[in-house]
Amino acid sequence: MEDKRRQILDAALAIADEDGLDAVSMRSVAARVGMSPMALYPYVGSKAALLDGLVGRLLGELSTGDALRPMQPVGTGPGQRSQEWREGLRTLANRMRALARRHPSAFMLLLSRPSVTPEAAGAVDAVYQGLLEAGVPPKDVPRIERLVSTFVLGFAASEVNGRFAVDDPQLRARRGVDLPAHKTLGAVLLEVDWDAEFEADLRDLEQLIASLVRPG
Amino acid sequence: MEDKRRQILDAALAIADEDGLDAVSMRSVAARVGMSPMALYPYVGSKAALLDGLVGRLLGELSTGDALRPMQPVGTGPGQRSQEWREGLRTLANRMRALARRHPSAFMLLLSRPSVTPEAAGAVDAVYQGLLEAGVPPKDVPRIERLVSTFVLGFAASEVNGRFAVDDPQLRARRGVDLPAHKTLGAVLLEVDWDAEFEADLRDLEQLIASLVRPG
DNA sequence: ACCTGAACACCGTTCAAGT
DNA sequence: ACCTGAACACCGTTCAAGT
Repeated sequence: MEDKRRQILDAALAIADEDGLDAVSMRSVAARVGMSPMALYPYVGSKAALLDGLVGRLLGELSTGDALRPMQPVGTGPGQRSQEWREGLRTLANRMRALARRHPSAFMLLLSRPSVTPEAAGAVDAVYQGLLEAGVPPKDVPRIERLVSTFVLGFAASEVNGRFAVDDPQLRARRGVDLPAHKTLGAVLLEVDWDAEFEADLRDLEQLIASLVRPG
Repeated sequence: MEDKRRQILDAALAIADEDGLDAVSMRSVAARVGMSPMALYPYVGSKAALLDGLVGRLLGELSTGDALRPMQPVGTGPGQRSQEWREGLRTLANRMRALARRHPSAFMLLLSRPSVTPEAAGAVDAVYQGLLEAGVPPKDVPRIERLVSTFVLGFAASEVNGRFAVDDPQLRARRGVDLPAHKTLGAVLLEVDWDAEFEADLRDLEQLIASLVRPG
């Protein structure tokens, strides 16, 4: 049944959270759900398909709770453009980042495996709808969705996987490389507030989107 | 010697290009360079360290040829702000995308492994320098570097790994999900020119950067 | 229909041994 | 100093067999 499949994916996600993605094996997952390794195959197909299933499992976690895009406020007249898309964008982006923090190892799968699950298509459709209502020209809508989703996924992944690791200047000096611009920036490089940075990035991207909106 | 290490990394990259990252094993790499698997260890340390070495190998390929950032043109007076950063950004972004096309499998490592190699620091420093010369406030420079590099890496990775796969509407209809915004957009979703999209994205990001430039 | 267990062809890495 | 080969504890997956 579909219930057992979910149980298997939950076990795989738990192992990834606890011991990393490399620890997810057919054998370790099977042991956690109390089955033989081969008993997983009817439910997940293969190891690769299990990882694809994990992508669906992650995206499913994204949309729990209230809807992705808040409802249109009743007071918005035809003359003034709705600004709800801004809050919708922020909500989705912040949920994505929270998801990465909950499941750092498994989150990388969202960037490495093409996600054409119904869950993914639904999220994309909500963003399309928001951009259309915001007044972005239809021909730019899919591009802007990809631009923003690429940034949000990439930022969240980079943050939890250490790509943004602040490089210790002392350590760098010991290696003997001189980086003039790093020296110029100095202390600015050390004090990073990731929450504030993500907020600032979203503000800039909102401004970018607003600049594309055709008058009307 | 350092020469043999390079030879080992080249072999690993060749295997990744030909048969995917999963095909890169200590055994397969060793066989390609004509050594025993254990003979690799003094040069690369471990399998994980070998993959980190591959990140350095990839970034090294980025900066071959001319410099990352073109020279300052002689005619730029003190009154007018240099616009060279635009070309520098485009050059680096396009090289990154070309790198992803040359090494699709190995490219994912740039997003999953923290790269604190000298090669990476040098590239980042060049971008810092460009943004500073463009007039971006110092406090915003590292943030904008991360914003742009995250997008460029994410776009290139998504493109070569199929995350941007155009979903066939017929196939989606067969699955029985209805996506209103997808229906509204219609044909716009099918005709995608990735070169043009990347260009448009870079233009938008340049505009975003220009909007941050303080007058002077 | 659903599950098991042995087996096959692989892994990364340790260790004792060779030159 | 540099390399080898056997061995250990793992993999994903096939296959024949059980209930």
